[in-house]
Amino acid sequence: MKDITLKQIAETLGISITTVSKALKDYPDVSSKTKKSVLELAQNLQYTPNSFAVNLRTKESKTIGLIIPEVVHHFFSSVINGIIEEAEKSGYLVIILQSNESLTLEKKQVELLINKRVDGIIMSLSNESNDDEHIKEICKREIPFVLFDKISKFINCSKVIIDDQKAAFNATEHLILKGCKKIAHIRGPVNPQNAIDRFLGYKKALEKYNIPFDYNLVYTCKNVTFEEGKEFAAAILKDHPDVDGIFAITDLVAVGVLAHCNEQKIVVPDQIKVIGFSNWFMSQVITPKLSTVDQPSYEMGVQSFTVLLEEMNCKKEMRPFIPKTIELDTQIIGRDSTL
Amino acid sequence: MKDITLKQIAETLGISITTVSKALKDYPDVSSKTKKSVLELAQNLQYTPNSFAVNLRTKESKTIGLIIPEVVHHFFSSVINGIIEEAEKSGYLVIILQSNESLTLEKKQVELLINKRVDGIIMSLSNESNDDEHIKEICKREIPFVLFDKISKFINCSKVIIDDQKAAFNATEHLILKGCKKIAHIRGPVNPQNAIDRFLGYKKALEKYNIPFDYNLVYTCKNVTFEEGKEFAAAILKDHPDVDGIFAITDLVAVGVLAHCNEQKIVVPDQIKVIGFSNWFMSQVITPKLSTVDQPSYEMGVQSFTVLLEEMNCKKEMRPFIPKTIELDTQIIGRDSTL
DNA sequence: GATTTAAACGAAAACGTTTTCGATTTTATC
DNA sequence: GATAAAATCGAAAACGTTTTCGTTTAAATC
Repeated sequence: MKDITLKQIAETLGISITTVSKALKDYPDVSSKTKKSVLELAQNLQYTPNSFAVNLRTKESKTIGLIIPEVVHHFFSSVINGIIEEAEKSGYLVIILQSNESLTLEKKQVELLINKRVDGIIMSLSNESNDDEHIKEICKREIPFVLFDKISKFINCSKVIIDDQKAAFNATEHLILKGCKKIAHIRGPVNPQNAIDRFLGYKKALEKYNIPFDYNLVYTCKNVTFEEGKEFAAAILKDHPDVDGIFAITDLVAVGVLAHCNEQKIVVPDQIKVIGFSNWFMSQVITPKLSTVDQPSYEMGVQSFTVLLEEMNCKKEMRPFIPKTIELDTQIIGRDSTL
Repeated sequence: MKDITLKQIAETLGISITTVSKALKDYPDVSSKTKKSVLELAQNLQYTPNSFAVNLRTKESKTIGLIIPEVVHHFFSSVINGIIEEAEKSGYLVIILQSNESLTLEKKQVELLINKRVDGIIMSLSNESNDDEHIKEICKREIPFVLFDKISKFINCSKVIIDDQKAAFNATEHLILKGCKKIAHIRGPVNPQNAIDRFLGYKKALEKYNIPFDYNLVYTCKNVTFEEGKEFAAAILKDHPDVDGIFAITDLVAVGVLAHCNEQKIVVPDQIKVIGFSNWFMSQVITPKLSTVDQPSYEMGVQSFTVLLEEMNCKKEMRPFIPKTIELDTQIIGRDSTL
């Protein structure tokens, strides 16, 4: 049960390897007669080119790498979905690695992909990362590279993002328009750009509506978990009983807030209104249904690969490539938690 | 900015490529002196072997393929997590493809992976698949192969599963012990083995407790969605108002049931008790908290790769490999919905 | 029929590594 | 110092493909 090679086809047909190769790739300098016989035999023997040899010869593997903080997140698995499906359309396969929000691990994964010689890398930064050595290495080696969602402004590469500041502004404004006078914000970790931007959006909305900004109303997550949502909800309600609105960095955290309110028989949205971020599936299943900001995760994956493909094609044809930033639209989804 | 090769190291050091290669792989027939100088230079130049060439020469790529119905599922993304992390420990990378529950697509993905010459394949069958041509092809080519969760009994390969029948039996028994007298079952599609087994487990539990089995109380999902859960809940309550327990094939469906009950002001667990399957994160967040069967998804991923690795190592050393089936334990998680 | 042009094919190098096996050098033994 | 043994090295083939460029054959032109 050995693999069929060009050599075997050539020998049985009494022609050279070269001609067989050319026939299969439809070169113009092969007669239609030999083309036909080669094609037929290849079909019968179920010939498929040895991809290892093709890779070595062409110096590309039609494989890209994807590094994300964690697979087990509705947002990221949706992005993965988009990337995989879009990549497949162009014949690319996707290797997935996780950083587990650790800079050390992220560095290791980047190294792995570089050594694997993938044709391109798509990445969402861990909470700890900025423009570190390993990122510089990708750029130095001129490996096509796209960042999405969790990016760093200091890296000069293509990016696929949403306008987190605007989206957070809208979310906060939504609370205000629904009548909230004192709004707390459960923000994400200090380093990631999107946590910063969402915080800024929150602040700006308050400003616009002349609501005084109070730093004591800002609570900072470490791990952005359900449990943190519950804890911070408890803290907020204890420290500031008159808070009537909460904007949480993420639906998961917001769901934690709702869970705490449920337990404490605090009625949402009557006593306090809650809005999350991302529009996870969960948010429309929970009671009360959670208002949120819809983030086009699948589309983000599709766009990320599309831009990466552009860059890969440019590199291949030695054309220059100018990094581009794609900004996708978000949308406020008003549900029961802010009614 | 060209890549460093063995040749360049050999030339600058005035020795042969052979010796450089051997030095880097710590062969015994290289003097420690030359070993040191080679190692040093390689370090300085940041030499990394060209994986394309290594693949071609060694006929392996240290890459495995994974085909699952859909990435965007808590269960599957957890399995992915386990596989990726376990694989990485042994230096393997993972290419992920989706079948979207389509047999046609699944066939295409298998073909893709075979042509890519991955070292092994892990797979969870789509709802439409059995022991079809494409699966036979994997076996014929003697590609190391592991099935998990959604398997077919007719395929002779390693498998990582849970005892679905027993788990479903336990779930149904749990309802009975909590006082349910008339239990409906929302089952999965007809073809997949695990849907069949869970149905059988449900039936057996009824039998044991002398509850008459009524086929009218069995509702069959097509897509196993939240919406189907809602629809079937409505149907059950309409057709059989005296049903006091529902065992759903999956937490997602069970959550749909709960949603319908919430809307109709039907009190769970007082009027009707509900149990799901899988122990998704969501189930402990919803109100009322959902009772369910804990399925060790991460562990399933770990075990799947471990078995695959064994088979890959056997093949490499020309040792025979006997497929094994690993059965992981499940556990009933009693929560508010069956209190 | 000689010459030019076009069509069809193939030799060979290249991609970078691994490994076998023979050659050379060094060390040990008497 | 001759011989044997051990240590060290390198030539070369192999993995299977792609592509350049030269060669051969067939057709076209005068």
